[in-house]
Amino acid sequence: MTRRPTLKTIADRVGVTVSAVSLALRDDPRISATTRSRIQEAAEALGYVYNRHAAGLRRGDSGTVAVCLNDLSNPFFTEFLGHMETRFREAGRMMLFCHAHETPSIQARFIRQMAEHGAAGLILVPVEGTSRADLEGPRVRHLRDFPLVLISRDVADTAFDRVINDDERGIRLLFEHLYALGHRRLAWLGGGGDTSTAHDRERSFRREMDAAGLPIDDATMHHGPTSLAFGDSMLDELMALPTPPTAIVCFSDVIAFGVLAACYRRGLRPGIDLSVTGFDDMGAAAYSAPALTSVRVRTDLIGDRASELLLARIAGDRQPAVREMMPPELVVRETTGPPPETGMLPPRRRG
Amino acid sequence: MTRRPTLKTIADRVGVTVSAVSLALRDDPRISATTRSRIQEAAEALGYVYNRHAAGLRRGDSGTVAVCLNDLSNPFFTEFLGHMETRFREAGRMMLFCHAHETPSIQARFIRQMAEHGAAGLILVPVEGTSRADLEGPRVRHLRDFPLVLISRDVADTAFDRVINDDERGIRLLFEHLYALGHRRLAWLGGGGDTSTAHDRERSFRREMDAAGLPIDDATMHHGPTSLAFGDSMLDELMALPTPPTAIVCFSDVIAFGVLAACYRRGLRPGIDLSVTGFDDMGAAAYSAPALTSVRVRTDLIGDRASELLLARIAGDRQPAVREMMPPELVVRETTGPPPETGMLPPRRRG
DNA sequence: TCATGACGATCGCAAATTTCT
DNA sequence: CAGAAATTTGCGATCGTCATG
Repeated sequence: MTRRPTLKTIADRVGVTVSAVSLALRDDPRISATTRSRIQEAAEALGYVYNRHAAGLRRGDSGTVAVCLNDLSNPFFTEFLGHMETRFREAGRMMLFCHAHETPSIQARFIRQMAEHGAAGLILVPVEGTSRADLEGPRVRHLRDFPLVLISRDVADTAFDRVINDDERGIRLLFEHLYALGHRRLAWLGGGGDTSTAHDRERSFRREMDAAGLPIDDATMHHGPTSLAFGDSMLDELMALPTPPTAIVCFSDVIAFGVLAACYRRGLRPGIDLSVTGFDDMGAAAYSAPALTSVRVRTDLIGDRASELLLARIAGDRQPAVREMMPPELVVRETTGPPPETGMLPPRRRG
Repeated sequence: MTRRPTLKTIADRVGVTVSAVSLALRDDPRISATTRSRIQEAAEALGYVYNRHAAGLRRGDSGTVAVCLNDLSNPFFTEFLGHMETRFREAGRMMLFCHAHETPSIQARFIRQMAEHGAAGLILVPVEGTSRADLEGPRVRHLRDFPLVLISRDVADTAFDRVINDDERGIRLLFEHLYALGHRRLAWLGGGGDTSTAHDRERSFRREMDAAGLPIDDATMHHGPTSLAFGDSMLDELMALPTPPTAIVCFSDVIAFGVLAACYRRGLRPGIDLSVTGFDDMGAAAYSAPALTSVRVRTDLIGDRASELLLARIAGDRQPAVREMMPPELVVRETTGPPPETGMLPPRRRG
């Protein structure tokens, strides 16, 4: 059980001092090229592995950043993860990762632990219900002046950077598309829990309805978990209404996929008998049967920009906090079309 | 710009020594209850944050484990991530995460860096083409006696623990199901690149065909990326054959979903005009239109067991390496059914 | 003066050791 | 001399300072 070699091991072997080894391994010109290569060869031969704990202790920066997400089962969020991981890897930083499961206590613990680990910054999709106090209160004093960027979800009045999607615009694009097709009876299947995203999208939906002079029937407004099962389970209820909606606007693609599954079972043809829209435009949206009309949230832009902001903060940028909104794009596919002729809805069963 | 408080800061404030503070914060009984609480209050008041670099340097264990995956866009792999993250969080360990994008150089760099960061162990889905030398060669000497568990994919002859799915059994379950339904012309859409999973599943498929006395037509055997696009693009080609297959066996759910999308476009009814099977049984399989027949890979069991093994190794377990296979389960849904009557294939178009 | 590299202090914490009641 | 408390040492790397040819 030989211990891991250290700078001293190498130094003894080569016959120089520890600091010479330290410099040599970092290619410092103060060490001559010949001794440098002798040292580097010895390090290689000994199987030396750099110890960042020690270096970090001395230097202050451990070379990690922390990322905390909430819903790994939703591919939409793992898209963020992918983009950011790439950016941080390119910047030579490792990622401390946490899956908070929408649980405040997990998030709180992680915020403390990543600080203990010396993470240089944090990217956070705040768990639902996260308030300003959770990020700036006395229990998280270490976050003061700490590089922290919120993505995807906003937290009101906070003094941290935020990079989010322009949900209002997204909903407007969808509404205008459906309205132009002739839809007047629209249902809303909300999700996203108690987050800014949930509130912004629903509020925007209501506002668009109002602005268009369309009445909002509570029986067509629902909120539930952001899951396939929720979308799947709500279709029957909506179609059982005296005057069922001709279009269903879903909080997210995941919910919309659930609605499509239910449509299939009922023999309803999405885009013909009923229009369905998603939100996020995750990769799978182009391959549902039929392909889903959705709003593309630019996870790439958001992830890149958030990483960039964070790295700048880590590098010492002290600008006032920004709140940036990335513009989403409407992607029209096959699940939207003109409403069926009134009263002519043909609920064929498949077979 | 006041610096972060340290044990010394607290010690000075309370008027005790640094070691007293160290012990008190760890609730050591050697410090009297009263001073202990005085110290803890002072720590709280000062906003003290534990420094694991320093502690880790002294103790040897940094409290992290590393996880390296390859395909975040495939929800199947993020299922692993979720299970393991939970287990490690419960064990009080943070996760250093890497997305290797099937790129050996990224994986190699991560294997080094996580060691530099003092990760206590590593869970790895090896990138395609990873060989024994990549894990045990001279360039990765630090992996000798290092807690490392491979999941999902095997690496031949390696001396590390592995927890993988029993792919042979999975394919057999699918084949037997299709055979019993009456299918005799089966196509294979392979994926998974150059991994043990890819090889095992295809080999098993061929073996089942052979064992049943069914000829294997090269025109029905394909290999491509594990993507929706691949499945989507292959259907036309397969159906254009003189005698098209009556069933398509896909390497994974993702590919199968692509096939379903193409079926929809062609007006082919999965489960009636053509049978389609997936593999993995990710969450979305139950909600495709129609719902996908698949083989459930127990990501929960694999993830849990791998975490458990790793934690045991970290705790000092020196048992010989194990290779454990978790049994998958057939999940019959709607995309499989008896083959259509010969020659009676009705390629209706939707509309 | 310059190039090279030796020396010792230091980071924050924890464990071993010593000193004090 | 037992037990509590204070002191010292050292983890592994980095950095400023100093010495040598």
